[in-house]
Amino acid sequence: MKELNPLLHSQLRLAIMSILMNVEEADFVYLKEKTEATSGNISVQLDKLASAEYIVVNKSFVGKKPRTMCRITDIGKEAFEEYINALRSYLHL
Amino acid sequence: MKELNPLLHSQLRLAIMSILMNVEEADFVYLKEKTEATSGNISVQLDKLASAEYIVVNKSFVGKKPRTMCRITDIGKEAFEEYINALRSYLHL
DNA sequence: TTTATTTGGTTTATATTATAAACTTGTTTA
DNA sequence: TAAACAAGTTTATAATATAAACCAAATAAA
Repeated sequence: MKELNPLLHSQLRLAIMSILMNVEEADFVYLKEKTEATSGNISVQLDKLASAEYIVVNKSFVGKKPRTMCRITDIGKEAFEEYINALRSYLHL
Repeated sequence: MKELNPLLHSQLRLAIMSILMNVEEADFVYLKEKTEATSGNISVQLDKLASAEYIVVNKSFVGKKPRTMCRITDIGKEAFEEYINALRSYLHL
């Protein structure tokens, strides 16, 4: 049986990746609203995804407010697709 | 976003449930071969699935060898289906 | 025939992970 | 000018997955 990439096999990281698969980019606040997770949790998971280069994170300021923008990378897309394929073998979808 | 049933969102338990979805019943040894997990791991996960009544476990002897037979329940099937539906919203399958 | 080894597990310990709580820094607002 | 808020980060905790160690019975080897 195929391995399920443990970096993606996590509810919150999967949710984040799922969102980023369907949108050009998304910021911290948006991800927080969509996922209903705590800031801390999101912060940690974004770091992990960024460390694996599944996403790129861009920190800037809009006016005086900080903004953390996230975008999925090609590596991330590929990993996501592979994860789906692995899942298929479990769920026969 | 939907919750992913944490009892099913586990590589090994998902593998076990996946097998049991496609077969009338399966014993410990078969599950171990198929999943390539350690006995201890399987034992623990079977307990958890049985506690939730997602499966029933039947221990007996065949000749002199112990045999642990597992079968998915209706509750388990339903939970599995729901899990798949939740996943669909993440993966848009 | 005693000693190893194998089979089919269970129990317990460990290491990882997810998650939330607490904290920080700067900014509005009262 | 003090209190509340926004947008995060860091640290602590609780849960989880996983493997290591163990056990009992049976079979194989010496």
